[in-house]
Amino acid sequence: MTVTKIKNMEEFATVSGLSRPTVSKFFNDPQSVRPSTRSRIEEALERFDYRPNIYAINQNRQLTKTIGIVVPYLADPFFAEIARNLETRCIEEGYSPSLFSSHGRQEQENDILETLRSMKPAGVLMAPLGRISDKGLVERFCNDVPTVLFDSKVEGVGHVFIGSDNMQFTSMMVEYLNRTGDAPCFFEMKTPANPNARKRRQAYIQAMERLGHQPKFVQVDGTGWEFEEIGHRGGMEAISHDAFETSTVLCSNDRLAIGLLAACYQKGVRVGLKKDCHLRVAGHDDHPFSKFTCPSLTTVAQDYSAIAEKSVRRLFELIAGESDTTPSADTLFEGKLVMRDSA
Amino acid sequence: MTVTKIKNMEEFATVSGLSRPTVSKFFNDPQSVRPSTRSRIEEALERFDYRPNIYAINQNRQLTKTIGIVVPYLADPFFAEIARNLETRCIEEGYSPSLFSSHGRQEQENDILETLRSMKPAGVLMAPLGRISDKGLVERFCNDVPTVLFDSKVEGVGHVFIGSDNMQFTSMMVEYLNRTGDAPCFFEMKTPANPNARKRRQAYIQAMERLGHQPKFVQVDGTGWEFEEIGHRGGMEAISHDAFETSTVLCSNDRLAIGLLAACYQKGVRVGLKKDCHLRVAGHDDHPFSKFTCPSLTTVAQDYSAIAEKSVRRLFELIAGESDTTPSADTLFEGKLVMRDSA
DNA sequence: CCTAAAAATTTACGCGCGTAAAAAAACTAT
DNA sequence: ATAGTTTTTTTACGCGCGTAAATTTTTAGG
Repeated sequence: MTVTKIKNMEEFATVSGLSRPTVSKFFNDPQSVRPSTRSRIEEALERFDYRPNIYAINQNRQLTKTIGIVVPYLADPFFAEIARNLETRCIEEGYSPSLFSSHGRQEQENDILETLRSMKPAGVLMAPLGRISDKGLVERFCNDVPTVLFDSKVEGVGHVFIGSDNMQFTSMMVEYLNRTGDAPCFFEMKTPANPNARKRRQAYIQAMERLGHQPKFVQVDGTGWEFEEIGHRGGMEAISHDAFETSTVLCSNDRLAIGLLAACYQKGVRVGLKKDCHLRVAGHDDHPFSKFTCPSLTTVAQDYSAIAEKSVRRLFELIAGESDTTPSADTLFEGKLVMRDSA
Repeated sequence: MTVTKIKNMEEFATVSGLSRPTVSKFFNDPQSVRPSTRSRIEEALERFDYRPNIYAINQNRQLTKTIGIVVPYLADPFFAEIARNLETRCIEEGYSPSLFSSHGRQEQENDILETLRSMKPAGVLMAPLGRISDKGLVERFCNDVPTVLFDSKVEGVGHVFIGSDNMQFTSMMVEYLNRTGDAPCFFEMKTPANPNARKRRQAYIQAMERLGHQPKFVQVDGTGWEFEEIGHRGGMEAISHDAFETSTVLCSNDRLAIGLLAACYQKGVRVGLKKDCHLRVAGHDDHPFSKFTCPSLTTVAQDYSAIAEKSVRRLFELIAGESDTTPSADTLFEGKLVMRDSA
């Protein structure tokens, strides 16, 4: 390390014995300069740790190297996990991810979109709040900025959507549960925040009718994203009032199931497949913690990795072929049955 | 909304009937212009939704309005929760938070610090990886950028640290457990990532000796941040080998405890205070999911909110009195005993 | 060694805004 | 109305870099 401090690209070009435009070219694409030139710059880069001023760079670009990542609720490990996947893949592609969480609030989501606009990102990967999203605003955003929506589909909004095939998820689980025991009743929030929840409800009804059973629901009040709390409260009440009409419960998602399992434990309701158990419980998503519930939770696994990979890939396609604003078919991934001890 | 699209401050100044320097002044501090002028700008702002180009602004500022937030592992809801707190408070103060996760990897943490340098943030709130942090690099960063370290203390690094009083946490819990039953053995990772873990170990030893008991350990192999997995595996082995020498186990943190409780359940070891239970289990942190374990987890609660508030407050003090690089005493918050069903 | 192609240099302009200095205009209080 | 103060305008420069065009240098190929 030398004492000389490099202030700008001009100075750095001087100490590396090159001209500024050449150095500029190098930073935009190291492959665009001759190998000998490249190594001279890289040597200088080690002697003086210069980095171009990102603000000056972005000011003179129409297309930033930033990718916005927006999730509805980061305290949910599911989104934290998928955000990590997305981040990693963006970095691999040479972009700088910028992570935002709406924290379950529309106002926050709107602010994030406005902030993102002023960041002029190359593209955005967004899991919208869903039901409580400002549809018009999200729609306009998708039209102005290359955006891939994932996880929750806001009907009629956006050009590219990557998510899970909720019909398949729920059908598979209902059939599995029906084959191995009682047909399930459905445990869910009355007014779910997430649109996936409504698809799962529909899929449950269809699957039950297909199997010749009457769909049965236990619906819990509550708003927001603290699903464990809601599932727990709802579970306690349901058990007290003996509201589960069958010995099998399918939860709309794993976080509700985690709450329900806690309630069962506290109420002394034995859950699982063993002889002395009164209830089977299953979920959706394969939440990171589902492996550690008591009993461990049988669920349908979302393919985090595939969703992340596909989302990033589609985004870069969107960015590349800029004129391609024609809505493409949604990409839906199938889930895998994860059989554990709870059902 | 008018059809006219404002491209820059010059145009916006024109449509609001003012000069560019005045408008510029307004955006830096709305209070610095005459009320009549202010309202003219605000009116124009509604007719044309212009926003100054952040890149051009930051290029000409030595001091950005950005606050960097760095956490070691965002998939841990504890950090997600505290990040949310920090974000909110920064926004309230008129700053733009920018969130980063090291994902448990030193390389990533180093990259983040380098990225942050080039962002010229007003300040940084950072929970370092701890043991595996690049001490020298973090130290240098803290010297160059106003930085408040929180959660994990890297010895000798940084000027301001906000965290929890691990001695108090563990002492309190050991005394409680000893008072209400057997003295606990300590369940932990052999080589913990987090420096808090080592403080807790020391505190455990001291507390046990003070009470006239022999400290006893169950140490689990494993690296990384997947504590539930590690706790589960370690728990399974410990139970198989009958390694718990007492009927009470104090876990170094709640996530390990979650894994251990799952292991106990699977092995048929009854946990809790009831007559038929063989084991008591307690943790540290009051992790967001600890309320929903089976049985619910007795633990020591970190004061998320206080840590977040104090961290942000100290950071702004650092930013204000810029010359104040003298290390100040650490701020440590006490924990509260949260008595649930597991111990 | 010569020629054509590729790469680097020189020169120059622009991006959108911060900001300083001097002049003009708008207020405030007497 | 006048002087004094505050605010706004005018003018102008600079930030660090992208980028285009014309020129020179280097490289590859025969």
